[in-house]
Amino acid sequence: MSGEAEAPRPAATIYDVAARAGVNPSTVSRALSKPGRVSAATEARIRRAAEELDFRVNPIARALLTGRTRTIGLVVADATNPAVFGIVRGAEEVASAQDYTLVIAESRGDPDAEVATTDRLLLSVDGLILATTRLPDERIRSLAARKPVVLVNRRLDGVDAVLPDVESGVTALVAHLDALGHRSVVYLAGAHGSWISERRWGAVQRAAAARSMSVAQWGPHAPTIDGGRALAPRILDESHTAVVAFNDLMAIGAMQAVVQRGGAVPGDVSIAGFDDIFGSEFIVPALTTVRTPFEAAGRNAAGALLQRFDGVSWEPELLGTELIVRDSTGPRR
Amino acid sequence: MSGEAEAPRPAATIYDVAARAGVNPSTVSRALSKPGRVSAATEARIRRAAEELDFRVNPIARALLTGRTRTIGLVVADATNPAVFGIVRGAEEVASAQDYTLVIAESRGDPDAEVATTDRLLLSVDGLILATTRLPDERIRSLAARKPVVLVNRRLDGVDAVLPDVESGVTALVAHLDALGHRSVVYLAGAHGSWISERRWGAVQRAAAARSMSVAQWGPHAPTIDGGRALAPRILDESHTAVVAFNDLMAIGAMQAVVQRGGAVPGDVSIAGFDDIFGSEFIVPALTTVRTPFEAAGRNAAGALLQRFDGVSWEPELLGTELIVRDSTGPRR
DNA sequence: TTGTATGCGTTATCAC
DNA sequence: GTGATAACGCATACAA
Repeated sequence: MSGEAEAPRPAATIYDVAARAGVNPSTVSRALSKPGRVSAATEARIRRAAEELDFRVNPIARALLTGRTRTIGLVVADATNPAVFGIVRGAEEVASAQDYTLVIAESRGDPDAEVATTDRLLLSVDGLILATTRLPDERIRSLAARKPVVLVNRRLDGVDAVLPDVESGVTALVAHLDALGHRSVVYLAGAHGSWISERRWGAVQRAAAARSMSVAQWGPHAPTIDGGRALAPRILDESHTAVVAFNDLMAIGAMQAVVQRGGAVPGDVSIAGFDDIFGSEFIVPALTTVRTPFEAAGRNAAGALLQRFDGVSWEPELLGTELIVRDSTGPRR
Repeated sequence: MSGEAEAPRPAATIYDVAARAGVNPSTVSRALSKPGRVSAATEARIRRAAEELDFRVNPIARALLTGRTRTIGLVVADATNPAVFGIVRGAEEVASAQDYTLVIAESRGDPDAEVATTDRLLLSVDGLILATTRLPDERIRSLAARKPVVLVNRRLDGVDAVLPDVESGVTALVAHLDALGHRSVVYLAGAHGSWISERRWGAVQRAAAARSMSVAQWGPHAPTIDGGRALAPRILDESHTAVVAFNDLMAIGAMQAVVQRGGAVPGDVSIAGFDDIFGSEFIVPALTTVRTPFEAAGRNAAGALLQRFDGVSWEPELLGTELIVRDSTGPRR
């Protein structure tokens, strides 16, 4: 329904409030932002005037002067990836509890877009959370030199980071596969340049080596359902029995396509993923996966930023990952 | 990794650029924002100086003067609801294409939090998208009187809105149920005060009446998986054969709990939902649902706002909904 | 305790 | 085509 062209009357300023309360604008500012620095009587008058005029302080004017926007920028690769929603939610929770606003921007996994986005954001936020970023190191450093930056799923010396302890979950996953009789594992890599995909691959390699299992990495691929689907023919052709995908989306895609081509999961091939996204539990067969505590990651990242703002140093802690065994992995055929 | 306390050197301003290029600050402003209003030679000098100083205009200072932030606020009830993914994505797509930044805030379905959120946002954005809001009418009107507002899934005279055409999808769903032999339908209502839940219920009623089927509404309930689970006992006890849930989350929860208690879906009871969220297709049995084009809704809403900003009037169009028949509905037992 | 003056970085409105 | 200047709304150092 298209409304009529409204005449948005100008918002009240501290000048309006001051005039109505019969005081100086600076007194209004003090009364409203530093309680106690003004006599009780005038404060009451000012509050009443402000109420009557429906006054709210203009965050833009305040920010220009103070240099603080009470805003946190969160840059994610792909907003449709269910995995990032945990991060968003955790960060939002912590931010809004401290009266910070969270600005979410999507880079679509395109590094150029990511540069543009961070550029645009940098001057309007107090700090930045870069989740699963594919920005070059120098670029991250240059951002971090200007404003507090916290990385999620990426490590870079001198920059705060919230990292999952991939090792624990992967070790359990590979042991699980080994126990089922699998002697080799194929790892389906995620996007090119993804730090976290590298880490997962490294952990798979180490865990497999410790058990004398052979491993191979395929990729990189789009970390999506379609990215996973595309791999099914090769999995079947080469008769692999155990596949670990970079994330659940890829695992789901691979599973679907394998079944569509007449393969059985886990009968012919066991498939596992990472993240434990929404749906992993409902799909048939239910997906075996390494759960990453995204919501906690989001909370930690936002918390780290808030501490930085207050000049408090922040001690990173690794987020434990956990193997969730479900039905997509089974004995080697 | 906690970095050292950086000394974030102050960002360059137009004064710095002006000094370096040997011109007046106002000329810098013109050269950078209004191309062509300055001689080619000086513009080149200025651009070079800006480049060398790594200058970016301060959006806050600009906004203070112009009153335009190039920012759109999007308020959603629950960021963990997969249905909102689409809205977020669609809105982000349109906004960033026009160089607008999207600020996403979550109200957690709590009207008080929503009031606080919209309050906080109002002065720092150019316009607001309220998705599935539960704000009181007067409140929405008061927001709309100050800044352009677009509603998604809610109708209010005089305020722009993007609405799904519930009717078409629901009519098809009820016809489908009728054809399967069901003579009565239970509607599982969503949250209290949800405008869209009311609409869906109304459409179910009308479609059922047209086919002389009997209907009942239960609720309101939390529009979540748990909200759906809680209803399974009653569904089984009262031997209902057809259930339509307010959304897929509730439908999935109801389905799970029915099966856990020994019921069969669709053997004993057919269950359908709304939204076609991620996962509906993978769950077993795959969920029959009325798909709502959320991404288009997000795009439309953002588009409407952008048109309003330019003073262009906007013509709403209903978004068609579509019945997706899958395996959770079947012949009446 | 309160008022005065100034500046944050930009753009718009004048002159020139 | 370019420079000077005011103004956006607020917070703060300083004066009273």
